Amino acid sequence: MPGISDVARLAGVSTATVSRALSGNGAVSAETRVRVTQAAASLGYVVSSDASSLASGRTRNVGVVVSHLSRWYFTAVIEGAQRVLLQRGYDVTLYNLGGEGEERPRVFEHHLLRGRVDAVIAVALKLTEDEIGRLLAIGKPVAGVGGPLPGASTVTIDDVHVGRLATEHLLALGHRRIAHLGGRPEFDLEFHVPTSRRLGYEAALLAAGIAPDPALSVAGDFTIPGGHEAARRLLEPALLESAQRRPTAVFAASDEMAIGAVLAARELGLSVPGDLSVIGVDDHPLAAFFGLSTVAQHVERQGEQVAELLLRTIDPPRRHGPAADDAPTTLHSPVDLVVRTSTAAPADHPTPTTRNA
Amino acid sequence: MPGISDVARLAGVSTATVSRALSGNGAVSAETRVRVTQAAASLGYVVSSDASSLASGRTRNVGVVVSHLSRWYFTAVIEGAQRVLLQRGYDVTLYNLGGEGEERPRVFEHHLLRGRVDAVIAVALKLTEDEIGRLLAIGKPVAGVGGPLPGASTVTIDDVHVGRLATEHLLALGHRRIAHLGGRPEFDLEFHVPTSRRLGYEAALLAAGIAPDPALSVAGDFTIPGGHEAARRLLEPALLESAQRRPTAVFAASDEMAIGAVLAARELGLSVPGDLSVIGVDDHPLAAFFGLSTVAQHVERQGEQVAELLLRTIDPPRRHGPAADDAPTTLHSPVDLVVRTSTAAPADHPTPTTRNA
DNA sequence: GTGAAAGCGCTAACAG
DNA sequence: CTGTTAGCGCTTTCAC
Repeated sequence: MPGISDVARLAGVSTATVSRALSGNGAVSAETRVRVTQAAASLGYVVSSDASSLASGRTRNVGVVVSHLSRWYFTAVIEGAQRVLLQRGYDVTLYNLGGEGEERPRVFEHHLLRGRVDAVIAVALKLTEDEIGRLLAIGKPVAGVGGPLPGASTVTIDDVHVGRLATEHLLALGHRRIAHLGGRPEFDLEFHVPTSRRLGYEAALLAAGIAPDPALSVAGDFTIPGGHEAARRLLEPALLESAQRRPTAVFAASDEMAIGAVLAARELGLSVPGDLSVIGVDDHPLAAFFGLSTVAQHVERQGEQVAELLLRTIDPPRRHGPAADDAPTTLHSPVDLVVRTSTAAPADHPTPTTRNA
Repeated sequence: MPGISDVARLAGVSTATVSRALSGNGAVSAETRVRVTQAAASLGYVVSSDASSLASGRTRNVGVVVSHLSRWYFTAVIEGAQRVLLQRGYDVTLYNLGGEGEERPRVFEHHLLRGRVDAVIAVALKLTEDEIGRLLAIGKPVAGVGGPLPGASTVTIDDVHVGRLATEHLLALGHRRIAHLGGRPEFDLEFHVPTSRRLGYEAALLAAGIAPDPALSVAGDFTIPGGHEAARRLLEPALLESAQRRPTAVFAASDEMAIGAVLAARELGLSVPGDLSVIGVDDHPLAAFFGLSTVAQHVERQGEQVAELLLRTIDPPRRHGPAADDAPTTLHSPVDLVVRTSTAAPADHPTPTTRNA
């Protein structure tokens, strides 16, 4: 492990110049820079991040806090964020608050405060004002993905819009009895995602002159088994009664639930989309395989976006006029309707209509 | 941000004593320890990891290198490893080599060498001798999960055994025409997992006096769509020819492929397990939902195990006699057969037989 | 554009 | 058991 002084000696300059040449901070003549760079390369010199951090106060590392890891959404965000961070020379330190344990306080009161990160990203996690406050107090910017954070910048999608978009697609196909697979109340803790999507669904129905039927709204847990179970709960009683009562379409608040619903429908002898149209949300990796129509969100992109947001404040591009303003921003990430083969006009209503009020 | 000297002043001792009291290194009288601890707590003091690392040479951080993130296996390993690491006060810095880009050399030649980690864990990634050598040369132990690493400790499962176990289960049920869904050659790069499982399958068949039929072995890519496609490729031609030729059971080298196969079978009008038994490997989170019989491996546990392995060398328990030997270990993690509802005796062979040679 | 020198905040001998 | 004293390997004024 050669040190900076080895490089300095070899290049015939001072350590200060080596530091400047290698970091790009401070002016160095072109030829000196070349000499230093070559010396460093020939020695295999890599700056010690600890020494550098200690002296400069900047770690070039950002913390990512998540509540789960083994779910598509979280890893997709992390992949996006990590990609841009790594490419800018930053490391990513991961804190998984998974287990119910005391991880959370430990992470916020110890790990994140020991100065190992320059900033933190919260993924679909509602931080308390206290948690955010403490970080901000020691000069660590905080940003989040997936919902509002008191006093921090975030990137999200408009979940009401998502619900509306999905429902309007079904209405436009001519469906009138449209069911909804949403989230359980306890699931609403994080940012009201389920509620917002349901609100959009109801708004779209209302705008089409249809009164939302509480009997058509059931709760799941956002997983495939959860969607399957919820869909059976919805469809089985309906099948026993009049065909009249049976919904002809389902809007599931996540693709995983939608996939569960498709599977449940098949089991009950209903063809999709012949007897039942199903639409989800996310554009999950499995959506295409199941031919699922969905409201796509671009999760990796969202990860890239938070990272960019954060970098703008901790690592502003060189030669910048007014400092990037520190006011919390909210960035709305786009969503778009992807129509595949799980949605079609209802059997008794072959001609798609445009929406009517 | 109070510093160690603030704590020292408040507790009426020297900074050295504070360091000793808080880190547990070096003897401190019980009452001094209490005073220091209280002083630290009342000030909200947290040691600066950079300063501490610089002075001590230990970072209390381990790097985890993965080739993907958005796959169940990888995140499960990370969750397990992170849990034990965090609980021992370690941070986890994640390096995702995902994209084809130049991430890999950058990570190995720069990020991992800048002294931010005490050790590195490779998850289902084959490191070159050079990559491992460089890390070892600067005193960073390396350990891996999912396959042998030249010169490093690892935890794995016995994949030949896995293949044998699954196949023996099908044989014991009375199946004779047993197909295999394995991996494409290019998939074999990482540790020969697909090949080993197939070898176990063939060994079991041979032991039962059955010659493996190349036509019954098809390749997939370890995903649900991949398994689905492979299963169709296997079953469709067979269905067109004599029922004789059709396999009565399938051993898929991963649960995801097995799920794809179950779905494909249903589409082709075959009932599982009535017409076709299917068994996978992993005990994937969706396995139970699909009633999939499988050879379970305990992935999170494997993550815990590598972490423990590594900690033993970088953070040996206090009062230890001979230092933990540094010779690379290979730890075989157990697997076990989980029988659910996707496997049963073949239709024409109602009585399960015991294996016969 | 470059060098000298003073730390960054802690830990680890070494005395006592 | 505790204090003193050197650094750990860089970055950054401040002069030149």
